[in-house]
Amino acid sequence: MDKALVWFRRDLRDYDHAALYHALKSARQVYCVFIFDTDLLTALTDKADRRVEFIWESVRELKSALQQHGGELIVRTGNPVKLIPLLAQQLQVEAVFCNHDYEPAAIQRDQSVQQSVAQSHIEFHSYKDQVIFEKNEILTKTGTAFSVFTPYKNACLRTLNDFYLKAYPVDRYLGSLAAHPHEPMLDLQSLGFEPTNLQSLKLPTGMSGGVALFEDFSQRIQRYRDTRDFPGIKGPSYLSVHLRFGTVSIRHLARTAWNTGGQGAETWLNELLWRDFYFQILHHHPQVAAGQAFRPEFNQIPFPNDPSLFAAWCEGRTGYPLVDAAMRQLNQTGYMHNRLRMVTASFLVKDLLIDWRWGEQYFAEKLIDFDLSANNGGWQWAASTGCDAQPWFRIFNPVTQSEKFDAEGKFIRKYVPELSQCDNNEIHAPWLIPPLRQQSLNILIGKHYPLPVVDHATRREQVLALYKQASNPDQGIKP
DNA sequence: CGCTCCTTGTT
DNA sequence: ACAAGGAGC
Repeated sequence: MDKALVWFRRDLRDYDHAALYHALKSARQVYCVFIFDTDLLTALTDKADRRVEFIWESVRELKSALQQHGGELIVRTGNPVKLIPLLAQQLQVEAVFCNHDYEPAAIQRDQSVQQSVAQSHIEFHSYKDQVIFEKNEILTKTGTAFSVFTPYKNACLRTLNDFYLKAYPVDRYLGSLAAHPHEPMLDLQSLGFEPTNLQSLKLPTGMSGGVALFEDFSQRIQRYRDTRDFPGIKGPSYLSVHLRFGTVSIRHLARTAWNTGGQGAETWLNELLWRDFYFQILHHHPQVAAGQAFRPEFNQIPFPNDPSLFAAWCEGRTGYPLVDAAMRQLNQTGYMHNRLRMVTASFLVKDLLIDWRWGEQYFAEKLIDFDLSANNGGWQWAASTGCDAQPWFRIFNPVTQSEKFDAEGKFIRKYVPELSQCDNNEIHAPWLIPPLRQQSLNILIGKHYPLPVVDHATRREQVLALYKQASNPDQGIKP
């Protein structure tokens, strides 16, 4: 064909890109577009949003990269369901190319665009790009979807080969980018947003940021298994936000892990497969995105949902230092260490007895790497309502987790500086510090730092009763 | 059908 | 030792 349009969404890079590759191979002139979706932007009430800034920076870099190759990234603001068909007509393209998006709202949006362009006899092509395996590529021997991770992972590892991890050689065909008058990049303020503290967070954006972080992580990947669980040390890859916006290629990451081998790289590849797993769960069980528990018997748990306890959790003032440090990290940076996502989620549901959906929503608002499928999967795992979730009677002890994973209080001291003078054996449960010692430390618990908002042992019994009732309602309460 | 196994634990 | 129950073969 003569002309095609590539619609970028959560795939903000110019290499190893399925849709861009197929467009370049199919058409002599390939236009590129990114739309800032005003429906999504207006839904964000806080106009200092790190995600918007991350996207904006990454779009800017992509635009510049495409320009250097003789093309252009057309950037527009509005409703893509209207703008993509309009632009496709104006440019007189024969096809629109994009990559699959698996979220229900995005699926609907893409169907609308496809139907709309079809009326002008414009083709619509979409490709797998953001996952290693999708939809029905990995099924059980009887042809059903997996719902337990380990057998799913084993099936993935049996299937995985060079074909699935091969990069799309986009660079060979970049000569087919269409020349288009260069347009200046619109600024963040014109979108109605203002800069955040993103610059100060040392979180590099765009393709170059993704490459830089991955190069750094490659030096540490062998130690990943042994370091990943400790929020006070640099164990993780910090690539989640780049996977979210496609400023890295999942095939590149998985291929590197696959070729590196060893326990560190294998553990990390497992994490990448967890990400695929939850995309796959969402595909087969879209009701989980509509507030439904994966296990329907847990849909009606009567959580007390105390708003003041929820506020204490959100603001990092529960009186449990590790929980508070984690929530403050989330609020201040938009990131939270994976171990702490489990600790804070367990604490919200099983200590504060608040519906996991409240926590899911809060994380959705705050996490810069927020992804519907993984966030929902993680919350349902922690709340024991999900597929392959932790058993409902398994309840994290926030003090034990603190002693185990932040033994020296390094992470706590960073985000809860009130407690920085405490000894290592005091910092995990400061309400136990004797009054005289509190005075000499100049930290009065209950004044300078909150007393625990709940008693773990008491709440543990309460939540066990709540779940026992839900999991076996016929038994009722013992006489 | 029976068998094995199931991310991250607590008391 | 404890705490269920089911997925997958």
